[in-house]
Formats: sequence, structure tokens, C-alpha cells
Amino acid sequence: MATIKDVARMAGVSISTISKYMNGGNVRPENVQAIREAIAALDYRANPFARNLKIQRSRSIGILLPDMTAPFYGTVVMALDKTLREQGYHSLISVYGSNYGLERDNLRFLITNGIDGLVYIPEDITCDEFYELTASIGIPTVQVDRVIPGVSGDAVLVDNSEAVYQAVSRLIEKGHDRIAIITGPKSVLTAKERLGGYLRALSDHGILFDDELVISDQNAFATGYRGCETLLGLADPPTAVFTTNYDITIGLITAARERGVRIPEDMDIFGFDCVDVCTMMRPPLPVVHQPEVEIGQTAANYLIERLGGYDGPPRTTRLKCRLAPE
Amino acid sequence: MATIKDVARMAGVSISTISKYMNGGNVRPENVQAIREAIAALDYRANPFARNLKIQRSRSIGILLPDMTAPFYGTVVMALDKTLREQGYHSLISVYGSNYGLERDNLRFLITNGIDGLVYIPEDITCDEFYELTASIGIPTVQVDRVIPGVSGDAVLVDNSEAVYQAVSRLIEKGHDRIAIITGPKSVLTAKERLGGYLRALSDHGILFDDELVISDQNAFATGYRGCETLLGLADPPTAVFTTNYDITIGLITAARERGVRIPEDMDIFGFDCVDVCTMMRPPLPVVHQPEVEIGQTAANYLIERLGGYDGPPRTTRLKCRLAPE
DNA sequence: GCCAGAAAGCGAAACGATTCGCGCAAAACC
DNA sequence: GGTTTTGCGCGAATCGTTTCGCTTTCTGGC
Repeated sequence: MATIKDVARMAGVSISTISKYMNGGNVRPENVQAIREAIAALDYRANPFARNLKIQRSRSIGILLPDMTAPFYGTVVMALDKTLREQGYHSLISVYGSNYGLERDNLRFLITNGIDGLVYIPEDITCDEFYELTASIGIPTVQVDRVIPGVSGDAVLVDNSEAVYQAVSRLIEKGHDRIAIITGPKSVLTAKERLGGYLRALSDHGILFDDELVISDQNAFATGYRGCETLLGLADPPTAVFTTNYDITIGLITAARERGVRIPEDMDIFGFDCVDVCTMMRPPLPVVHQPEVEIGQTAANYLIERLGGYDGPPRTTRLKCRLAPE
Repeated sequence: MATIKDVARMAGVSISTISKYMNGGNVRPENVQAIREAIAALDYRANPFARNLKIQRSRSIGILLPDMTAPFYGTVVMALDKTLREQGYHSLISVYGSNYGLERDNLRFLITNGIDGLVYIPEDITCDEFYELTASIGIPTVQVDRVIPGVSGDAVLVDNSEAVYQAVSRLIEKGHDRIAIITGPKSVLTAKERLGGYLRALSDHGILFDDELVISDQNAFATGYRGCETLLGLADPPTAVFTTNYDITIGLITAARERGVRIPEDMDIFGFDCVDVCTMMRPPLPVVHQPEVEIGQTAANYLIERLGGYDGPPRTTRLKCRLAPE
């Protein structure tokens, strides 16, 4: 590999002139010419390790998230990556698989590997642990989708409670009064918020809450599938079901159809995520649509601002979900 | 941030002793004690930039792929990341969104950022371009799922043709002789191979090929959904459909169910990917199941071996797909 | 108690860039 | 034409490690 020294020798100028050229400084035309030729001849590329050491930055951003197989995460990460890349950053992505030990380890791993900033979808870590790992480094962090209670810093969330409130209200306005909800684990912030929106909608419309109609389990196909069996087995089954996650929705629909349950006549379903798939169904399945791309972009921009020196107070954005069809 | 120098001063030993301690060399017990205390007191962590510069490695692996929202890719990447991490490597993931310019740019980006190795799911790049970007660096590369014609190096593929052959044969053995296929774009290697398996199965069983029954388009929900409409609109519709991608499968099923087409009585479907979802349906939807985790692990291990100094000839593995249910 | 060999510690030289301050030459001004 | 201003180029220091070769200190066998 050619070094800056080789280029300098070949072009007949000093090392510092090469560096200046590489970083956009003023260099005399005849030198520019010579430098260009030398670089081409030697196929020179600046050594990123040396540069990183000198400037103490890597232009890499850690992205830590629980899972990558769900389309929601995939889309958020793609938007993040794209926005960051446009600013010359690259993403060091790390997936912890909803596993507490791994979440901690991977966070440590990212931090000890010289990231300039962190985008984090947290799950089980505590505030103290987070600060312990993170404090000595002092890199900007943006939390996405969920927050660690007590941690300050920028955050990008969606308005879960409000979105679910509206969706469930819509079901109520259609005449339903036995509405079930199948949701994720109660330990996760988003599931809690979504459940909250459901309860608020019921109570605001004077409907008594029936805990037989609340199913909370993993965010997975099986939860929706089995949930359908459970709900249909009740003495007084619900006429509508709200699901808070795409996999759950698909599981529910699959089970319902296998049993000849007509949607929406026998069971009205309001889903979550994957608007493009759900709106293609006939009739379209109404869903809460999270703004994945906007989430990613907002988080990336927050981070880019901080990395650019912005030092204002922590910001929290709650992006609005859309109901689809409108 | 504390440096190794600070630790040395505080512990009363030389810099090289600290380095030796950090890298597992022999150090006298009383010094170990002092060093430990100094490290704890100063919260010292080795600066990754300096280390990278010195050893000219980053222990990071570039992963370049077209998409991350499909569960297939997500699962492969998670397996890759896990295996690599266990060996102390981390993943620099880059998604190019099936966009030619981006594919090239992102490859360059990874390469100029000091990756030690590359895992690559290629799409449109040519052999020459690949070598031009890659040659001067000389890092090991593993191609996954598809290969660039002409590029040598380790590769991990699946046995697409054979898997589809078996699946379609199964449909034929059940008595079907009008079997459609809905597949991805013909420009992509995997789609070509899968189509090849389909044709071979037909011809081996003496069934005449009818090009009305072949639909090739994007790997997307809409392709399956519209494909269903197209196929049902034929004068002589197929009695079975083979789909070569999960999104296509789901689109097809959705459209079929909306039309009251019974599966498998009216239309027998054989799908691809997402075995856990499809086998939960009742009756289970038969699918070709790609070994995503094994793909990721094999690719990671190939790379780890190369990085460990192994220098044998290029290896290509074709992993076998499973039909599920068996 | 001596000496050889092993173990542990030390200083200094890298790794390859960026950057600072200084000097020289060309341009600009009157 | 002399003097100030500006523009470029240069050398040297620096970033924080690892590593090499050498010296010092231990250890153990006689």
C-alpha cells in the first residue's frame, strides 16, 4: 500500500502539501497536476486508521437494536444508514436479539470500537448501566422507538398511545363494543403505551374493560395465531381485534381464515405496521402505520447535528402514526 | 480520556509493560495489581484508533447487501454478525437498496474504511469493477446467495435449482400438470436458477412448458397478488402455483383467499422461505426453506479462516434447502 | 553462594496521517 | 521600486498504541 510519503516523493512536494490537497486546501495548479498523477500512479488511498488516530474520530455510528428480521426495524435502519451515509458517516450495526447479556456486551463492544455516535433501540438495560458504559466516552446518543427511563438525550418515538386510541375509537364508532387487543410483552415501553391507548379509548367511550380480551405475549406470529384460538374459544368472543404488531396481525388473520371466520364481517381487525401489504388486501385491512423512514431520518439528523457541535438541551420527538386507509 | 501513558505513570511501570498486560503477556503479580488499580482509577480503555494504526487491522467486517427488510436477509445477517462477534469481529453493514450506483459507492465506502474482510450479496456489479475496487486492498471476500460471474473467491450459495426441482416434482406427483411459477427478476442469479429447476422438473416428468404460466417480476407482495389475478384470468388456469419468494407467496395467498379460492383444493401452493410462518398455517403451506442461519455461519467461518491466514483455493458451498413439511 | 537461563521490564522506533508556525515568493498597493 | 499583504510550501511535532532488542531481576540446580 502506498503512503502519503510515497506520493510526496513522487510528486516532488512535501507530505503536508499532499495532506492539504487531500483535504481541500489551496495548492498551486502545477502541484495539483503532479499530485494527481502520483496518486493515480500509486493508487494511493489515505489510511483510515492513521487519520482516525490523528483526528480522534472514526465517522462511524453505532446502531444497536434488538432484531433485524422485522420489516419495521429493517426499514428504520435503512433510512438511518442512508441519511448518515450522505453525511459521510457509516453504520456499525449490532443486533442483540432481545437478550439482556448481549445487549450489554454489544453496547460495550460498540463503545470500545471508536464510534462517534450511537443510535439505540434499548430494551432491558438500566439507566445506571447505560451511563456506566457510556459516560467516560461522552458520545452523543439518540434513543429510538423506546427509551430507558431516566436517561436524558435525544429520542425519537412515535405517538403510540394516541395512534391506538384513534384506531380503537374507529372500531367503537363502527359499533363494536367487545374489542380485544393482542399486544407485545408488557415490559416493553411501546406495548405498554399501546395498551394504554386501548384502555383510554374504551373508557372514553364508556366501555367496560374485560381482561379476557387482553392478550400480551411476544411480538410474534404465534402470538396472533394462538390469540385467535383463545379469543374464539371465549364464551362471548370479541367482534373486533386490535393487534399491535405486524407478525401478530398476520398470525391472527391466518388463524381466522383457516377457521372460516370472515374479515371484517365476523371479526373486524385493526392491525399495525406494513401498510403496503395490508392496504393491498381486499377489502384493505386498516392499520396503524408507523413512519419508519421519518423515524430513521430524524434520528440520523439529531445525531448529525450533535456531531456538528450542536449542544442544546435533549430533544424528544414523538412522530405521529397514520391510520391507513385514512 | 486516559492514555496508556497515564496508566504507566500511575502504576509506576513502563508503557510497554501496560501493553503487555493488556495483551495477555507475563507481568509480575504486584505489577498486575498496581496496573489493575490504575486502570480502574483512570477508567482506561485502549484507544482503538491507535491500535488499528499500529497493527493495520480493524477487526471489522463489511457486509454489503441489497436489502434488509426481507426476513431472509435479516436472518442471514444476524447469524453472520453473531458468528463474527464471537471471534471478536464487528460488522459494518451497508445496504444498497438494489440500486446500481449505490452498490458501487457503498462498496468503495466500505473498502476505504479499513474493513478486514467483506461479505457481499452482489447484484449488478461487474467482475472488472469489483476487481478494480478491491484489488489494491487485497482483503478476503465471501460472496453470499449470488455470485458475480468471473469473480473467484469463497462463496456460499444454496442449491436453488435442486430445491425447486424437488418441490415442483412433489406437486406433479400429487397429480398436478398445470403448474405456474411466480418468480423474481430474471436478471438475478437465484431467480434464474429457480426457474431452471422448475423447467427441469416439468421436462423430466414429460409435462409441456406453457409460458403463460411463468410470471417474473420484482420480489414483492404485489407480484404475487397480481400474479394471482393474472393466473385466475387464464382460459385454463393452473391448479398449482410455485412461488420463489416469501413476499410473492403472501401476496398470492392474500389474493387467492379474497377470491374464495380454497388452498390447496382449488389452488395448491408451494412457497419459499419463512418456514415458521408457513408451517403454522392449517393445513401447513409447504415451502422451500433456505438455511439462513447456516448460510450466515458458513460465510462467517470462511472469512474467519481466511483472516486467520488460511490460503487455500476458493471454496464454493451450495447448501441444501429443506422442504417443509418434510 | 554462584552462575546460567528464564522471566519481566524498559526505552525507542515505528504505524501514517494532520496541523501548527514559520519562511519564502509572488501579488498588490501607492 | 519598495513595502505590505497574501498565498503556498515545508519541517517537525503529535495522536496512542505495539513491538523489538536489550538490560535487569529472579529462579533454581549444583
